[in-house]
Amino acid sequence: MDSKIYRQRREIAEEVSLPDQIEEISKEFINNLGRVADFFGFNRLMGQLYAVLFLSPEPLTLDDMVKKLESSKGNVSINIRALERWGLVRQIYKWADRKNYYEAEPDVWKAVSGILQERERKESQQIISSLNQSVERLEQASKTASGQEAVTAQFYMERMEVLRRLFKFGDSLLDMMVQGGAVDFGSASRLARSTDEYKEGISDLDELALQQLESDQESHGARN
Amino acid sequence: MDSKIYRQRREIAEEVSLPDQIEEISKEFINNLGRVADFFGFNRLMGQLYAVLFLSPEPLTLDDMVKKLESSKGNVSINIRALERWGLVRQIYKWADRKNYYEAEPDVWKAVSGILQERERKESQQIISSLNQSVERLEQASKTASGQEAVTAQFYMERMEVLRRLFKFGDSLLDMMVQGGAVDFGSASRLARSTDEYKEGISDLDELALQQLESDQESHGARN
DNA sequence: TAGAACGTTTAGAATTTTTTGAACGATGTG
DNA sequence: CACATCGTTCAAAAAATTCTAAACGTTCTA
Repeated sequence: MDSKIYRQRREIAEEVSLPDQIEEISKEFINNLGRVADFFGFNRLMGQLYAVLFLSPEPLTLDDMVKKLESSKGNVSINIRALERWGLVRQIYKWADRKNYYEAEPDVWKAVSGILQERERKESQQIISSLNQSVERLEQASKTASGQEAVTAQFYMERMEVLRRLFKFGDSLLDMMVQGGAVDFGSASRLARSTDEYKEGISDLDELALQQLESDQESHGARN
Repeated sequence: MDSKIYRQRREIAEEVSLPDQIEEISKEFINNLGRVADFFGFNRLMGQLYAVLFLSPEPLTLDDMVKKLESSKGNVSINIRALERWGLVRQIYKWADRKNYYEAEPDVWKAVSGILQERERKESQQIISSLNQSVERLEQASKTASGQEAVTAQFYMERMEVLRRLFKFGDSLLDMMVQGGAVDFGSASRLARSTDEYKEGISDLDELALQQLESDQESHGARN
């Protein structure tokens, strides 16, 4: 610890050696991806592992990574396999070598859209499906209901419908990202406005954009 | 606890009363938004609070929410103020009433784009700025460097450049969502491909799309 | 066959996040 | 003024997450 502080100070005073400088940049990158991973609901180590592999010209072994990140073997083992399941990292087998080597998926777009498809979309579809059911049930309820209850059911229904639209739009957006396609956010913004405005707010053009999105949605088998 | 199980069972057997049914739907909605909040890096309670307010025709007091969510006053107080800071909830003052009343921002699109602007964009811009610096420093380094080091610096640079492009695209996308605008994901996918492909992968059309995004980006004052 | 090298698993330690509950200050009321 | 109401704060508890280190099973080597 002390030696590190001392070293840093010396570096500033004297001039940093090139390898050290490069090492420092690499560290910063690794930490950045750690934060990103955290931000996206993974954990720091997963991001750091991906970063280490992403910056390595050759595949690395478990122990390489343990050393680099000063973590434990168990921890790295668990997290590297999580990365594998997400398709962010792949295993490399070497001839006559019992060790496992890993390398990062270099196509980061592929990596990201895989996650969008497997995680974000699943989440959004769950919500949408739940909202669909709720709205449907409320619709039923509001028919048999008397006075006060009918009003409540109606109100809930409208509010949930607004959210449902938002999530559907989000889901379509994700789909576009994964499949390729184009999105106009101009119309999107009106999709999820408050109920009152919304009722008269869906103009011809918006209607079109909306329908396009919804049909696309359905064609991928999501519950409507 | 036991009474709850019993009640559920009775509901299935006998038929559920309308108010109970509506109550149940509302609970599900509240829990769903709790999960969503979690997913987006807030916490469960924040989502639940927003949901409770979103489903309430009139503004609610702290104690209303405490009762509804069976949480503590302190906890609700802290989280409701967080929601306020995010612009997701606003305070209502009533004449001759010392209590604070709260209501949810009903325009969910506004709510979401506020978050995108204030949180996701800040995050992405930090990363981009850090990557910019790193790439720049590596560029410098690779000039003075000798053999092996130059190769390493070059490699790091290329890899980081790929990520930098991805984040810039993400940031532009966020900007589009917030400002309104259109995005073509067809070109986006090639922005972040692996270095080799990337070099010859940017065709005329992609180049165009890219430039459009980048100029837009700069015009909003982000560090380039 | 003994032992080394390697990756996985897991109990529990450490850390971080969330929640509680009590104390407190501020404001109003009789 | 004594007392009640209301919201905030904060230390400590509880819960959730992440991490470690040791035990273990496999596979290979001498």
